[in-house]
Amino acid sequence: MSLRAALLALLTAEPLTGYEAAKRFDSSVGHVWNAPDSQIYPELRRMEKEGLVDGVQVPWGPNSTKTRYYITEDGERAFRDWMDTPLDYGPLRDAAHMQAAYFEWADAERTRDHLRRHIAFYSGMLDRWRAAREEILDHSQRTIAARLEKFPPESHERIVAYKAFAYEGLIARGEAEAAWARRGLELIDSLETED
Amino acid sequence: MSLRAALLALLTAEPLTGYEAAKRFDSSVGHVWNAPDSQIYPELRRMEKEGLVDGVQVPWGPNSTKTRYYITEDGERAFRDWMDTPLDYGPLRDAAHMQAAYFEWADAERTRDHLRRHIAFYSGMLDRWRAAREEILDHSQRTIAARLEKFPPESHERIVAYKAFAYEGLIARGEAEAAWARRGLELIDSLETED
DNA sequence: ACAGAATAACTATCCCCATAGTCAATGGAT
DNA sequence: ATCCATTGACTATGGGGATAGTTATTCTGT
Repeated sequence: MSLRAALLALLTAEPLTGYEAAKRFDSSVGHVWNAPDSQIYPELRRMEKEGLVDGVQVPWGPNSTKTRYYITEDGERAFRDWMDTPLDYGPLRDAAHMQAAYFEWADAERTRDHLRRHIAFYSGMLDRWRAAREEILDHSQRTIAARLEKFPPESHERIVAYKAFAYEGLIARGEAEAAWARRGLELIDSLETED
Repeated sequence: MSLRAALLALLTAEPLTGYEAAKRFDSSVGHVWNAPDSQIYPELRRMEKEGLVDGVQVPWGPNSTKTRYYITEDGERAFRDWMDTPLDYGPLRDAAHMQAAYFEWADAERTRDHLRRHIAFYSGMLDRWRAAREEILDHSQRTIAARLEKFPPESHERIVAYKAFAYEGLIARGEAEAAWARRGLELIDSLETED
């Protein structure tokens, strides 16, 4: 149901076509919940069938159309319901930490590579998350701009603050991951320099 | 393939039946890669078919048997291969941070509940991870004890250190999550005390 | 002697998601 | 005029995992 929630979240800011929604997943919600377009198109259809969104056909080319989806009142209610519902925290699944737990089975230089990749991955993500946070704070991000236009000025502070807050969580976690991997590189040096 | 790696990792310490493997998932590898028994039994079968493990029938009751799985040389090779292979870091999927990003849509008291649950969840996990780390360090955990018996004393330091290191990563992340949620509670207080 | 908990080994089903395509229209460059 | 990148909208297939069963055996306490 999280994909659905992500789509509803996007549609509370502005109506979107499937393609546009898929693009937003690369820039906004996608930072916390990613999904390929092959998942998005059928999900929007299902949501339309259930009355959460309205699909409006708009012309596209001379003999073709595309569908633009508008959130309905039922859709907003469903989103609010999801927002009010506590998440259930499923079991962890973390291949990187699993692999690290058995580093004695791997070649030392490979383990260093793994950790360097870990650092590189989170460094890259940190750049994106920090940039995204900035774009939220200065309202330059597309979705947030549309959202702020739709809602009264007195709500703007909260809207922006919560999104920045979410990114801050990602950033804190990413920093923790990178720091951990850096400590790992030191650990490997101390354990694997046989002499 | 990570489930398979987790099973191979367990079996490098000692032979196990499907049931025993499932139990181990609750205490050892399960902290980084959880799986229900309904996934474990068929996976062990598949691994047997591929020659990664040997399934030995042992009597169970008067007219029944159970299968105990022993890792084969091919299995160890497969595990080493996995250990040498860099992971690919898929897209993020984090419902808690997604929900936090849209807190303005929820009731303020509910958002506090969500964050309190977040803290409670990670507090509980932190307890388990810290305890598990201690049991690794003092060799009291079942799987680590079996593993240390199987491998020469000069390797013990590394075996223990890497597992402790993995848990330290989980702990650091858990602490970051709890701290983030605590900051969130403060943020809500500052935003939602309208006056 | 018996109950109930724990041990043991499965199966079935559905959903989510990943991967990898197909087919069509548009806009800009050469 | 046509080529190509981009926009746009899909479909097909398979695997992994969640949930929820079923059936049988052994052990422990009373």
